[in-house]
Amino acid sequence: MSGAAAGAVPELPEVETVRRDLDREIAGRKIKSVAVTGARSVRRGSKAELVERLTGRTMKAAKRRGKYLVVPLDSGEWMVVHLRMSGQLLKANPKDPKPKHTHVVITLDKGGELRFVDPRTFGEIFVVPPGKLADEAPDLDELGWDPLEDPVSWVDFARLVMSKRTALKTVMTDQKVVAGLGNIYADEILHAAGLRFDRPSQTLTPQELRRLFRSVLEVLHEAVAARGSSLADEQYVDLYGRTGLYQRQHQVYARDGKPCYRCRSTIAKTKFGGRSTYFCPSCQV
DNA sequence: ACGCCCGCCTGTAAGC
DNA sequence: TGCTTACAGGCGGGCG
Repeated sequence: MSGAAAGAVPELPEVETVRRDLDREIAGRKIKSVAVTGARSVRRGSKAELVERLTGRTMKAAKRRGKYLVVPLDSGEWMVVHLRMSGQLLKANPKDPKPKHTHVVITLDKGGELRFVDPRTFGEIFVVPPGKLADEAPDLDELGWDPLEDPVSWVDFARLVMSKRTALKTVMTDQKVVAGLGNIYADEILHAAGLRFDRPSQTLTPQELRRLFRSVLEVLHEAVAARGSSLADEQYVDLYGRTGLYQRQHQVYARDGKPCYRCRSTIAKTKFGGRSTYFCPSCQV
């Protein structure tokens, strides 16, 4: 049964929500100073180097690629943030008490600061020249289709899915195929499409591929509109510390033992690839 | 080259 | 009650 506090991890809708907040707050703002206190949040290059390359720079409009936040700087370089499992990017007043696990603080020149808070320290911040992405950030460089940013036809998407020889959920969470999906939205999208997590990708019919494509866009657009999902632990919050609302619309995630809204069968929970997977055994085939 | 699994982390909660 | 164990999961690295 469900009930245990599940970890709500930032996926595309959550990162997009933070991006929109961030864009409003920092576009055109100048970085006055940077303090790096956490041991692991800055891993690509030295902490001193990060501080030097950020200090005095003006930030441009915030972008997003998959689950990566990208803030172009007036130096031409990019500041990149990945929240991974438990990272939070928060806008705060320097006077406010700093939460535990605050690893990086970026002070802005006309008041306010950005805080990178991350209990489990999987997240990271780095600066990269866009020309050196392939060498210094291949993970970011090799991202696949971003469903909100890249106009792609369902036929192109179908070709991509059919090129992989593995289970559908593995394909959907492969960042080189679809950028931005994680455990929660993969399960929600597969339920919306009426497809099981373990369907071999190459067995999908054109009709199923088209339905899957539509489900990706539909679920993600609705989740962004609801400002993402926050679960019991409220690990995910936006730039202002507010929770999202999309968890109220979850059809399968953390709903094991409860009736499927579509067919009233009992939602099942299983382990797949070492991760929890929720699905309806009746209406997903 | 591709598919698959482990380890990294901390907070929370279930189990003994 | 207090300790131990399991679980949460993105992604790089290593293996077959």
